[in-house]
Amino acid sequence: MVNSISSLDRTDIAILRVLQAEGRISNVELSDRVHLSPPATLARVRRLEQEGYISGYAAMLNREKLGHDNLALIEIALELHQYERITEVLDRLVAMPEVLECYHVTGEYDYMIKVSTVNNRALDHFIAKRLIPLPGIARIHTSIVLKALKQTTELDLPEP
Amino acid sequence: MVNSISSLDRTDIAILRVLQAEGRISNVELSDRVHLSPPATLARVRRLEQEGYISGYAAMLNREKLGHDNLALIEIALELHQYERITEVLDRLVAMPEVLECYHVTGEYDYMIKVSTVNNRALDHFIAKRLIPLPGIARIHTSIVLKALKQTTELDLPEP
DNA sequence: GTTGAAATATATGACGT
DNA sequence: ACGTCATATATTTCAAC
Repeated sequence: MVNSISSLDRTDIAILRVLQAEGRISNVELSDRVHLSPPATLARVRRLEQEGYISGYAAMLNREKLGHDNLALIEIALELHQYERITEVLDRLVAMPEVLECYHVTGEYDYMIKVSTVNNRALDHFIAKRLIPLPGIARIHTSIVLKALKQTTELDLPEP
Repeated sequence: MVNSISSLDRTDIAILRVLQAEGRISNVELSDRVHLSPPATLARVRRLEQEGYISGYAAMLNREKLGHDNLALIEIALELHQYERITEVLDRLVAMPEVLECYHVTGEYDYMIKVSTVNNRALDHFIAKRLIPLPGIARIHTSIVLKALKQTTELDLPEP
């Protein structure tokens, strides 16, 4: 099974669209928005959660107000290409709370991580004391984010 | 004011930590977790929302199950450096629903965007028909995400 | 900040369509 | 699969401490 979107109807997609934007909306208001009764709406939400279409709910916080003044995108090239060492390095990398995202990517580098820290000093510490010491890091390239123009988790859901 | 984290106490931080991970937790359970009464907890949550520490709540969806098989990180270098043209291009860019994130970054390129599409064909269409036609795009470099190893919005909140 | 009580809104289950 | 209704919970507000 490549995906399971075909098993969702228009109402399911409508529910997901609302919940992506307003994760804490009440069931009564949600049911109103998707033109369904509250019990029917709640049953669908529970089904979407159960079947894994909704993986969870999160409060989106204001990074700057919470002291995170620094965001960086770091490309990483790995040296050793023995599978076991790589998975160990990746396990340690994704366990770091400063690392918000980690992707295996095509191109000159192997991985791209997004790192959020309180300031440049903390980023320097992260790179020098936590990232570089990992075994098998061949090369890194850091891009500092000067400004975030858009940050959303809302997917553009296709019509069923 | 650089940031306002100093006006938050341990309980506020505890509330934010819980809500980052469980955005739809009930006020009663949240109050239990942070060892506070429900009314006091709710008053703090409302204050954190009001003052912008919490910017909103979102359901996190499963990209693959919803037919989004393709994720790409695209670096963009701009040609013209007249402020007005640039802001127009950026406005159009961030308005595109396929663009989940857009950052002004340091380095060889000027901007980095994260793009989620249903498949490679849709990504090709996005690049060829929507991105490249924007005025002033000098050069782009696309990295395809082969695997997402970590994707979270949970910030590592400092102790007050 | 807590506790307790009351009004309101919400979530959930039973039943009928 | 949905709507209506009834019930159980939760939320919200207000008091008094």
